[in-house]
Amino acid sequence: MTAGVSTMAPMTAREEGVRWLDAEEQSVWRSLLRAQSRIEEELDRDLQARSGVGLVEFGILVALSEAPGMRMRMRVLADSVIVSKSRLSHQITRLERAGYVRREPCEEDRRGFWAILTDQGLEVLRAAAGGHVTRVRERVFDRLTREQVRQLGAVMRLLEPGDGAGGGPNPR
Amino acid sequence: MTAGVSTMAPMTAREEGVRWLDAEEQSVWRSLLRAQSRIEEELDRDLQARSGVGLVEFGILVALSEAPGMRMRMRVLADSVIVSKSRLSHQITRLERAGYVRREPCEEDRRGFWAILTDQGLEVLRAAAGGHVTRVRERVFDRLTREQVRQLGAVMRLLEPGDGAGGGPNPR
DNA sequence: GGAATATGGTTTAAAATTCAACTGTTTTCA
DNA sequence: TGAAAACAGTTGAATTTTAAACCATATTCC
Repeated sequence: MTAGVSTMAPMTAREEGVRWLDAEEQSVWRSLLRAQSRIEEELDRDLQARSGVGLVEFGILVALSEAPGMRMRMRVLADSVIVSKSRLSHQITRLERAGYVRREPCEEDRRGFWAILTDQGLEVLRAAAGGHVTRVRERVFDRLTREQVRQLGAVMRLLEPGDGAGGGPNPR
Repeated sequence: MTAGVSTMAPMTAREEGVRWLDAEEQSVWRSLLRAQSRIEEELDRDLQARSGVGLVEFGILVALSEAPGMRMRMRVLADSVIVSKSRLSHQITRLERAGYVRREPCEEDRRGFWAILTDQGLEVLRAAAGGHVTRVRERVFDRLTREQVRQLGAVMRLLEPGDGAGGGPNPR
């Protein structure tokens, strides 16, 4: 989303005890931010043009399509696509309006709702998936060797887990 | 920003000639999206709490601080932090309102404007930078070996360049 | 059992982002 | 020279996202 986030002593900054990034780290960090921002933007735009839904909405449809019964509880879905519950709620409202998803109250826990993929939603997903994966391949995997893909995977798995607060109460 | 973007044949999709992702690619792709989304969110939130500006705004301040005369033309700045010119314009308006940046008309090209870092902007930047880099280190570099940092850099540099349209007219 | 608290989810308003239209300047080129 | 096209940037309305308050049901624990 951005680049050039400061990680080097900006001019005369002189806080004690800060381990500033060295030249290589600096360069890697900026590359990382730029690359991600561009990849996401391009794929989002492509997907939007191809199918009328953005990357996040597409992710929601995919998650639903893979779930048993093609349905998920809102909270689980929110965690799975990594958005706030509020945002998910809005997003589902939009997808519902488009006819791709519908809500159904949950019997077991009457506070809850299911988000359910409709036939039409599945259609859209199927129609868009092929083009999307082709784009992902062009934009990412075709540029890397098999070995680099492996390395990237190893690194990303290390970077994935959130904050150290691995067991505490779950805000969001 | 999202995870679970479909890149595997979603159920019964059967377009001819699409090279779907294999299991490893699939897993790497999802890791990548999740990791990036989390890292960015956490750093943004941290920075916001620490200094009242988000990651993108911080990036703008940094870019300015590194530019000769601590000033940049809007377009160059927009490209450098990777946002649309419209978004940058709004963003600068906000930063201006906050007193961190000011605009000045450009003499050489009278269509243009300079965005200029103010003393106060520089202050904020200095005050926030140390904490931020510490956070970046914790969240990213401290989790990787030196070798992995190198690998990550190599990969990201390959993924950075946008679309193949490397010379054509420049939309945005 | 029942009060306190936590959880699941929505909603409303405010803030940020996008999109398209628009102004004014510069460049191109016939 | 001058008309057409390109460029730099802003603006305002529409859409999306975020933040906080809120409702209802579940769970905890005395």
